[in-house]
Amino acid sequence: MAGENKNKTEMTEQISQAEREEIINQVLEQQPDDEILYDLAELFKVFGDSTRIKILYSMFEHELCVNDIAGLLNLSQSSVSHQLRILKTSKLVKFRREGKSIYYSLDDEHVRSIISMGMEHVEE
Amino acid sequence: MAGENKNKTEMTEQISQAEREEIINQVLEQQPDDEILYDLAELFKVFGDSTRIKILYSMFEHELCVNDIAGLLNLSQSSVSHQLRILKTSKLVKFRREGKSIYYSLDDEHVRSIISMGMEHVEE
DNA sequence: TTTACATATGTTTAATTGTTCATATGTATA
DNA sequence: TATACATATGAACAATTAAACATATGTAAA
Repeated sequence: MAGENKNKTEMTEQISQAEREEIINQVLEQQPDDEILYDLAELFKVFGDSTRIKILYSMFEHELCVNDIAGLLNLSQSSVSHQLRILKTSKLVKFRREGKSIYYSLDDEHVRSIISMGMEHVEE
Repeated sequence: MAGENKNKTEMTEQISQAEREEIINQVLEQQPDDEILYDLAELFKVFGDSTRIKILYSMFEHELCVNDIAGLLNLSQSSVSHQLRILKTSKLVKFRREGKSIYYSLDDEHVRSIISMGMEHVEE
């Protein structure tokens, strides 16, 4: 029982044609629907821009308003606002109004987790 | 001691100008170097394409050769090869040769973690 | 209800990038 | 050492997209 779960990826020994086909079938079964993988790619695409990452990271601990972010990161108000719209649409940030200002913050812990995971990989 | 660590992001109460400035300074201090955030964005950019995500996911449990992937995902050999090069360059996959075939697999657990984190967010 | 401040949005442009097609490289076998 | 098979690579093209600029919307204070 214990030995059966060893990761196939690590096995460099020869494998039969039948076993290969079995693996192919397993992969096909386990593969999520294209639609889900498309959404997943779209999610990562949002993290995949240095301006947006800077904005997201600036909100890692505290909420910030648009002008704060623009000032902190030396970006135009327009650029920040455009990017925040994308982050809003992807549900990566939430916001609240306070007077004339609108304060943005990370939407949930998932966002923090994803960034942290990426950081770990980058910092190797 | 315990109360001081409460997450500022969740505080909707009014905050003084001085406190705001203190927060701005904190954010500036905590912000990683642009170079690091650039690399982080580059990493996510690699995950941010549906073809590459499909390829990565197909290798979630097992190593696969180029033709396997092309067949499984109904992609051209050229397209798969091009994308695998990008995945190789980003250290997201590793590979080994076995005769004429080259078997690719996810490089490490980080890759799996990042995909899983993204999946959790998408499946909400 | 003006005026100023804060943010959002529409449009254009330049740059990036995924795919395709053609071809090259590498490996095993007859 | 030809031939076939597996993978990689180069170049061209089409599509996507971030930034800049101008302008619109929303809010508060005079």
